[in-house]
Amino acid sequence: MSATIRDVAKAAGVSSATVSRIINHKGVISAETRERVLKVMKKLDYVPNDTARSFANGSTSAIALIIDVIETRSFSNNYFNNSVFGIETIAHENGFNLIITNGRMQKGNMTSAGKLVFGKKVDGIILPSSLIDHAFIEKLNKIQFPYVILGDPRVLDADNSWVDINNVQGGALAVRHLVKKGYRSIAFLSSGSKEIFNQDRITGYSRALNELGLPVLKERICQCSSDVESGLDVMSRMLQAEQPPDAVICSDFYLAVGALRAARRNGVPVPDAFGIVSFDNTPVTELSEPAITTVDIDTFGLGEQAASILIRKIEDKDMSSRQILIATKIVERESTKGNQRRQDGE
Amino acid sequence: MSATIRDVAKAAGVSSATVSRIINHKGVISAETRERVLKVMKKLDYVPNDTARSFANGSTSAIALIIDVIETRSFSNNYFNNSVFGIETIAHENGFNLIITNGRMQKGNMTSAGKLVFGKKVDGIILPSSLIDHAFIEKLNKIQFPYVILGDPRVLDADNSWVDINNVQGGALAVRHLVKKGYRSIAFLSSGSKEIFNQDRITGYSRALNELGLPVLKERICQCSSDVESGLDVMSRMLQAEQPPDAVICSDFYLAVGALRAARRNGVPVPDAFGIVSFDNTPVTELSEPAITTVDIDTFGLGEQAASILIRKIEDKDMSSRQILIATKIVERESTKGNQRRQDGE
DNA sequence: CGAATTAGTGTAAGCGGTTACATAAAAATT
DNA sequence: AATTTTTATGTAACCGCTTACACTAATTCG
Repeated sequence: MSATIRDVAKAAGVSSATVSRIINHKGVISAETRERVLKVMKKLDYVPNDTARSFANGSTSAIALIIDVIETRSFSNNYFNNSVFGIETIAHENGFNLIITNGRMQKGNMTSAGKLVFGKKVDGIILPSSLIDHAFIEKLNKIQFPYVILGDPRVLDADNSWVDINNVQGGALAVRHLVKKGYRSIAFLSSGSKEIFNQDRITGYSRALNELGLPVLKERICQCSSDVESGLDVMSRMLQAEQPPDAVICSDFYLAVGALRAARRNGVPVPDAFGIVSFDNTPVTELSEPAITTVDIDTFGLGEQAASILIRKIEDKDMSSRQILIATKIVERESTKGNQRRQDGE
Repeated sequence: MSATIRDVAKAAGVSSATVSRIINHKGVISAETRERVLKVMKKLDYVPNDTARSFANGSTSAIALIIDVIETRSFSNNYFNNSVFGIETIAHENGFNLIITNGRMQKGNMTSAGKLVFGKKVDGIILPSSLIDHAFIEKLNKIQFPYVILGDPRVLDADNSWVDINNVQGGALAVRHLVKKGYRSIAFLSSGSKEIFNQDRITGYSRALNELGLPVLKERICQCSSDVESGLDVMSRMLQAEQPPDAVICSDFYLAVGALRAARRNGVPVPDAFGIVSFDNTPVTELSEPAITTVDIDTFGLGEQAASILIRKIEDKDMSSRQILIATKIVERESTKGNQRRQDGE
């Protein structure tokens, strides 16, 4: 079918070793020979067979991203989106291919990740912390297989490489932004109590309040579920309390939309009397009225960092493990324009 | 390092051919031998080297999805998301790996797609119509390399396999839904004139109006750009005209949000006096007030179909090409609850 | 100027599977 | 009982590229 390295060698009157050296820029080759061989390669439309290459040198130039999707049909998450692109970008720049596989599915008795690793299809993997399986990780460690964890690695005891969003900093950032804007009594709507990212955000929230000399009140911190209804209900109740908060930080935009509606229904003007900050800078937050200030999470950067560490690890197996926390930043919109009441009142 | 097929063979006292047959369920093997070999495989933690396998039988069990991303950092598109999962699901079910690569980037002088194809890294590719390059397609055809086009293939003359959303049907569906709900004078905000999907939607829109005996008015069809401002401006102008429309179909949710704001600012109640349908059933449409009725596009199914055709083609190179148009459906929400004015007036 | 080094290229053995062909024993057929 | 067929397994070549080792010719060095 298509030309092989030996076809090229024969046509150029050299050995296949020479052609190989030219392809790989290895060894010393005279200028004339190189010229001649390159010309033949072009004429024969020669492209090295990557599989044969991988086979010969035992490395695949591919990494895998294991994704965690349970209900595939309804998945809509731009975390995924952007981290994939971050990973792909770095992989591409370094000549690596990116294989994507759903870690939840399994065919036969091995996980898809296991198949890729032990079947030597990839040189390294990026694994979401939600899919961590201790036995699997141990196997990886045993054969010194390069991997990077995406998200919080606290489920593991050993020292691993991971990349995560700095949710503590994010929580604190949201508080400081609100306080700067004149809000003083800040609630927190969390989308769940189990998730470490929610715990971290609350930690950051509490810490910042402390630092600013503001009280941390248990009744201001609410565990909701991730939907508009939940945010609406909880926020309504809070607003009707004797000492209503004058701002809220929401773990996601569903809660934020709920909180916004609650404020509207209770006749509390946003942002004049009530500030809202949402985590996760999705298009929705930009389109609501008022547009919602968000804590932006750089998932593209998350992917970039993960891929970058992984590839360095692949190229240097003895590299010590790296941990990266990616800082969040505030994207200021209308929902936190400032507490007019306070400013007027003072 | 890890065990090879010969290690297994030796330990089980058979030849590597026998082990291979057992792995691949080929040929006839006695029950005892199979038992014995399987036991040894387990004991030695043997996993066949997939690269070697690919190399030996000349097929990779991998397909590639070429994606079209120009400005990676800000990409946020759940078309992508869901079609990837659709593709991954089918690939996985059939034992294929999925490689993702950005077709816009290129390293050296070959596109990433070209590298995967001619470097024999994958057995087939899924290519978005936006990335079609005639020379490349011709090369694929020449070597009979399996591919499927995602999106409209009209840029090509030859007969190809492709999977697309039925936008003509979608446009018509939106019209019929609105008319059923009592709206009669329906505008169309398009997010661009060049895209075939926009042209198709307008075709479907016009066709349905004709069939229903309603006039197709040029001034009701507007080319906007894909943002809230544009939708707001254009819609405001229309609403202030002498004969304002009583409904609008928008090509995307930015325009829909714009149209909704225009209606609100012009004192036109939605849905009582004005109906809105948006293409693309994203979370935003659910969260606005009123929630927006959408034409739902099954991108997961799109991916499934593309992968499924591709894999069949890989397994049977002589398969004739297939074309699939995926029907859209209406997700009814509040923005089209019915034209009260008309209903009252009649 | 002879020895040591360097430049430039070839030879051939892998890498770990698959599989056509060969073979021997067992079963079926005549 | 002799012949044919089937069953179960082994032998070894091959897939296309890489690379250790070998070798010759040219260059540098003491």
